[in-house]
This record gives sequence, C-alpha cells and structure tokens, in this order.
Amino acid sequence: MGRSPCCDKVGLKKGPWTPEEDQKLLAYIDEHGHGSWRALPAKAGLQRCGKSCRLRWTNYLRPDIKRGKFSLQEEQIIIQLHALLGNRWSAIATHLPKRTDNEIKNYWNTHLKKRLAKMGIDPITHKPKSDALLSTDGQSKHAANLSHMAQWESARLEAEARLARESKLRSHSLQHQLGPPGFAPSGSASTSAAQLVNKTAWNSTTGWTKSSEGNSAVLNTGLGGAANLESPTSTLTFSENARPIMSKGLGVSSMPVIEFVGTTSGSSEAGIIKEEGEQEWKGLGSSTNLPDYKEGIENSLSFTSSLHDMTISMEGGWTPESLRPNSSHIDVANVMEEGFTNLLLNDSTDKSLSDSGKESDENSGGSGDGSDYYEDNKNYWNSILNLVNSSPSDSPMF
DNA sequence: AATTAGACCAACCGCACGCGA
DNA sequence: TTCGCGTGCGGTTGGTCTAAT
Repeated sequence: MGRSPCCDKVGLKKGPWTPEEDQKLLAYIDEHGHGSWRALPAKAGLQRCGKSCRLRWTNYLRPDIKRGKFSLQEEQIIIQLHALLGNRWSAIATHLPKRTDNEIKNYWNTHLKKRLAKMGIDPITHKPKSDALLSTDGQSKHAANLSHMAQWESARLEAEARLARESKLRSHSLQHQLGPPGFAPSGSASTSAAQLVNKTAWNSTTGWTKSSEGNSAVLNTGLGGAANLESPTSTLTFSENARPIMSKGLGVSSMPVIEFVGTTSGSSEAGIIKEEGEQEWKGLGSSTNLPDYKEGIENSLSFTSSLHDMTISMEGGWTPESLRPNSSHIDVANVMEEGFTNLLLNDSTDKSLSDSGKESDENSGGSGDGSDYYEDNKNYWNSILNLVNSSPSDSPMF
C-alpha cells in the first residue's frame, strides 16, 4: 500500500504564508468549515496543497490558539508529560490548552531540553545523568514498572486525545450548523465525545469522580469503568495519603495487572516499588541539582493537585468564557508557587550547585541515606500521573 | 558597521494509521 | 482481505532574527 502524494505539487506554492492567503483560508473555513483538506485549496482559491492548509490552520490560524511566551506552569506540564510520554507532542498538547503540538515541540527542543541538560538531567529519561552509573538490579525492575505504567498511560492518553480530537471536529461541524466557528457551545464537546465513545466502545464515564469526603479522587478510564469490568479498565485512586493505587488490565480477570503503590508522605509506609527502588537513588547526592529538582517536584505535586481540583470543578462542559485567555484554568494554575520550573529558569548552574547541598541537607534532615531520592522519584511519577489524569476530555481545548 | 554564530519557529516531509469501498 | 484515500504525527529543514565579536 503505497503512500499517495497529498496533492499534485506542480505549480503549488510553498514556504511562508502571506496575509492574503491566510485571509482566504480563514474566510473559507469560516464559511464552510475545512471539510476535505485536499479539496479545500481549490475551493478556497489557494495555490497550496491541502496538507499545507491544514498545517497553517491547526498551527496558526485556529481561533483557539494561544501564542506567545510559555508560562511557568505550561513549562512544568510539558516537562512532566514529556517524562511520561516522551516525544508524543500531540498527547502532551491535549493537556496544554490553546497550545499546538508543533509549538510545544519547538519549545521543548529550543528551551526545555537544553535547560534539563544543563542541570545534568537527561532530557530523554528525565533522570540525573549520573543515574546511568548506578547498578541495574532493582533499578531495572523499577524502571520496567514505570515504563509499563508510562506505556499504558501513554496508550490511554493517545486514545483519549484521538477521541477528543474527533469530538472537537464533530463539535466544530456542529458549530457551523448552529453558529459561527471559534467557541464550542457549552457541553457540546462532552456530548459529542460521549457519542464517539459509544461509537468506539469506550465507556463514556471516562473522567474524574470525587468522593464525597473530598479527599480522594478516582479516575476510571476505559471500557466499562470501575463498575463494569467487562472491558479494559484503568483505575487510579488518590487518597488523602496520596497513596495511588493503579491497576491495569486488558480484560476481565485473566489479564495481567500491574499495581503501583506509593506514598508521598512518610518513608515508613513501604510500597511495592519502594522495596525495589530503595537503593535506586542512593548516590545521587553527587548530582548537583537534584535537591532543587526535588523541591520543584514537590511543588509540582501541589500544582497538579490544584489542576486536578480545578479539572473536577469544571466538569460539566466548557463555556466560551473558559476558552478566553484569562479563563480560570490558567488563573488557578498561576496560584502555584514557583518551584520546579523556577529552577529550570535559573541560568546559573553555579548557584544551583552551591545551593543544592544546603537545601539537600535541609530537606532531607541530613539523613543522606538515599531514601529521599526514592521519595523524589516516586513523587515525581505521582505528580505526572496526577497530571495525566486531568483528563484531556476535560481540557478547555475541547 | 560588518560579519558570524546561535536561537527561534513556521513550514515541509514522509511515515503510520484508520476508514471505507 | 486488499487497496486507496485522508489525515495525524513526529522529525527535520531553512529562513529570519538577535546577540556576540
């Protein structure tokens, strides 16, 4: 099955778009929607291929795009999600309202990757580079667990992103029936998402529920949700003790289940991973920036909690207001104290180096037994999992 | 002021995948 | 089941801008 060219390239314009071309594309989509991208250029009177039009629209002309400098919170989200998903820019973009995957990708490559590298953190693995020197026994098991988690969540996120995109397309089509493009009517996205979910056999209950006690939240994702185990289910539970229990399976009972048990407070509560990972982070004290990294991770954890709460509170559909630049999703995030990202913004490696030792002692109580680094690691992944579970379907993007 | 190097980012390229005939 | 089409995605390129020399 060969790949057909997206269009006849003879006579078609390439390179930067002119304002006139932008205007034509905008006017056409405003009036007709994009429909088939391949057919669009001819109808719109553009000497471009459909692919080029689609890129121009999705990366630049779309009305719900926020341009300009990335906020600290956005940087933080990118870093955390990249730790989990890798270069899955579209999946990452579903968690960053109004940002395109291309923009995020560019920002990562030109800014964040360099900063992490400068801090001595491998931008690919998100681990201190000195980690590579550690023994591989327990670490490989732990890494394998995390890798499984990441892969599974990645797949889930992809599916959700796909559904969300389709949902957006559907709601966009709906808008052309109901009114001008740009903002989705409140609740329309979730409605169409549910339709799609049904269509693709995904359970439409995907999303957060919050216990009446208010101190725990459960995300049921997948086919059937928690109450219906006839199909694949992902359940993440966060309690007051921030003790996530994530079980994953692909079937009723015969499928393998990976359980992740951890805690963010008190090293006395040993989880499965802790036993294996107890020694993993030993010796990392030599890594100059880790204490700062730890501090940031802890802050990020509180941030993701805020994000999570905010996500819950905004269940029930998005309004045009929620799509505006000063909408609450950013305001809430801005409440977060500077921390993790601050450290990334710190250009002075020397400062981090000199500060890190002191903070390390303060934060760890001088134990220096390496368990702190285990906690760091765990907190880091917990925070990422928290972040991931602010479901894309709840994102203002959709 | 001129030149060079690096940073930034819009846009392109080609592969992968889903869907329908 | 196969094939072609349409589209999404991630990697890469190349033009422009800016800072350094």
